[in-house]
Amino acid sequence: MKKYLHEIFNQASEKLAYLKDIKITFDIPKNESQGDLSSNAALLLSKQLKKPPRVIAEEIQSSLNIDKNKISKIEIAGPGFINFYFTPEFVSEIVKEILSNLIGYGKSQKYRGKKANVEFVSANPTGPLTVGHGRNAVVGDTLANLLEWVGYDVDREYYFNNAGRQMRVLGDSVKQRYLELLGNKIDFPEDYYQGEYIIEIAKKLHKDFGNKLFDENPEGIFKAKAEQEIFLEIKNTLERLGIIHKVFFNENSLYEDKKIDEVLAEFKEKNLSYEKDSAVWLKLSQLGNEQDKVIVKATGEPTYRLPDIAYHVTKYKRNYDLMVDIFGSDHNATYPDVLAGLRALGYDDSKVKVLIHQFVTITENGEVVKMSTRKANYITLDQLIDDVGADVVRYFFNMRGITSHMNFDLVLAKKQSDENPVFYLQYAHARISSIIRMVENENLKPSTENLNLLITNEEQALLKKLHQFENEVLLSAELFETHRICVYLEELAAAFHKFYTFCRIIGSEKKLAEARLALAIATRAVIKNGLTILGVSAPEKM
RNA sequence: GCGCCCGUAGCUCAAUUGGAUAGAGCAACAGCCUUCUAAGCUGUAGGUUAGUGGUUCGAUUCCACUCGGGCGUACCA
Repeated sequence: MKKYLHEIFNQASEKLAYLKDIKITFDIPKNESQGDLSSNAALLLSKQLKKPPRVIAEEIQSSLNIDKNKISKIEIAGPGFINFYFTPEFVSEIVKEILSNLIGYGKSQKYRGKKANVEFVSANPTGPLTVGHGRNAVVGDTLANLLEWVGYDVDREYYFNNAGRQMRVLGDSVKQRYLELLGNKIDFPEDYYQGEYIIEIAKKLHKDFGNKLFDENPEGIFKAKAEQEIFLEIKNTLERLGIIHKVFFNENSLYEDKKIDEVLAEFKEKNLSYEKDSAVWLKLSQLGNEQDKVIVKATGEPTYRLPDIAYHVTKYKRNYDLMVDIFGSDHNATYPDVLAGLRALGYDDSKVKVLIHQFVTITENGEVVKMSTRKANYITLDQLIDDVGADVVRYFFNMRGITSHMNFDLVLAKKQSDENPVFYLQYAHARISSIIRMVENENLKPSTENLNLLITNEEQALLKKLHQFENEVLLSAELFETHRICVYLEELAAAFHKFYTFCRIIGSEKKLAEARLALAIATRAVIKNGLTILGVSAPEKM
C-alpha cells in the first residue's frame, strides 16, 4: 500500500516541485477513522511555502492521479493530514504476493552484495554463560538474522582472550581444587573462581592423571583444560539457543601475527602516540575525545584499547561493509576510544555500529540477585533454558528494546511461562496448521480467485497487518531493533485470533472458504517467517 | 563531580523516530466453548508519560534544569 502511494506521489512531484524538498512518509494512524495511511507532507511544507497546511493539502490532493480501484477515498483532516483509504480488493491482493513466496516472503534485496560482521557474546572462557550474557547472545544472533533478511552476507563472530590475569587466576583456581582432591589442605583465596564448575574440571584432571599433575604449573594444563571445558560448555549453551558463531577470534592471534605492533608503529609514525612515565599514550584528546589514554602499560603489556583497535582493523581488512559490536552497558566508556583510534588510522568508523544493551536485573520474589562470575553468585543461562525453554528465553530477550533496563523475575518467568506472549504467537501458528490439516478432509483448497470476498472488519484488519511485514523487517534491520518484530507479531497474531473467532473457514460458502483459507495460509507464513527471524520455533501443534 | 542509559496503568513493557483521542500482556472484575485448538475472543476498570520550564501548528519523543535508579569514569577487560 505504501509502495503505491510513493508511486503516485512521485508522479505528482513532477507537477508540484516542492514535494521533492521533503521526505515523504506515510504513517498508519492510530485511529481507524483517520484512514489506512496518512501523510503529513502539508504540515511539513507549511512554513517553507508560507501557506496554511490545509491549502497545501488540497493542492497535493488535486495533483494526485489515483486509481479508483485501489484508493476509495482521500480526505484532508485535522491540521492538514492527508488520509488515504484503500479499497478492500486492493488490500486483499497481498495474499497473492505472500503465497507466491511463502518462506522467503519478507526478505528484501536492499543490501544484497554487502558483507556484515556481527560480534557478540565475546565472553572470556572463565565460567559458564550467565543470564546476563543471554541478552547479548540473543540480540546479537537475531540481529544477524535480520541483516540476512535484508540481503547482507553475515558472519557471526566471537572475540575472546585466553591470556591475561583473569585466565591465570582461573588456572590456579583449578590447580588449588585439584590439590584439594589429592587430599591437600588448601586455603582457597576469596578472589579466586568459587564456582562448582572449577571442582568439576579438577575432578576430570584427577581422573585422567591421578596425582601426576602435582608439580604442574597452573598456567599449563590446568588453564588449558579449564579453557577447553568452559568453551565447550559455552558453545553448548549457545547451541541450545540456536546460536552458532562462524569465527572465534582469539586476541592472542593479534600478538602472534604482529597486528598489535603494526598498529602501534602506525600510531607512532602518525605522531599520535607518545611516551610518558614509561607508558605509551594515545593522543585521544587530539582525536576529539576527553583525554589521552594509555595503550601500553609501563610493564610493556598493552591495555585493552590497543588490541581492540587492532582487532577492528582486521575486520576492515576483511572487507566488511558493516561491523556490529554488541556490548553490555559496562563497556559504554570503552568504545569511543576504539572508534577514535580507528578514525585516526584512516578507517571510516561509520561502518562500525556499536550497540550497548542495558543490564538485565534479575530478581527472585522481588529481591535483586547480584551476579558475579568470580563469586559464583549467578544464574546460568543453561539453568534458565532448563526452566523456561529456549523459545521463551529467545523471545524474552528479543521482546524489549535494548535500552530498557529489563527486569527478570525468575519466579514469575517460570510461573507465567504458560502466559508468555511467545505462546500467543505459536498458538496462532498451531491453530492455522490445524485448520490446514482439517480441510484436507473437506475437499477444500486455498484459492486467490475471489479474494475480493474478504471484506469483513476482521479480514481487512488482518490483511492490512500483513501488508506491514516487509517494511517492518527492513525498518527493524536498519534501526538495529529486534523488538519491533515481536511487537509486530503480537499485533499480527491478535488480528488473526480475531479473524479466527469471527470468520469461519470450514462451513462457509465455498468461494469464501477458499479465499479465507488462502488468507490463513498467508498469515501462517508471515508468523513463521517472523518467528524464524527471532529464532523461535513455530509448532504445528500445541 | 563528569559521561552514557533509563523513569509511561498495580507489575513487565510498547508507542510508526516530532503527529491526531498514549497502547499491549500480566494481575482485577463481568461475559463467550454440542461447529476449524478457550494457550482464544468480547467488555469494564486502570494515566498530571518522575517534575519544572523551553522549542512549534503539534512533545512520551527534541533542548535546559531538578529529583530518582543502572552502568561507567584504570597503566582491569
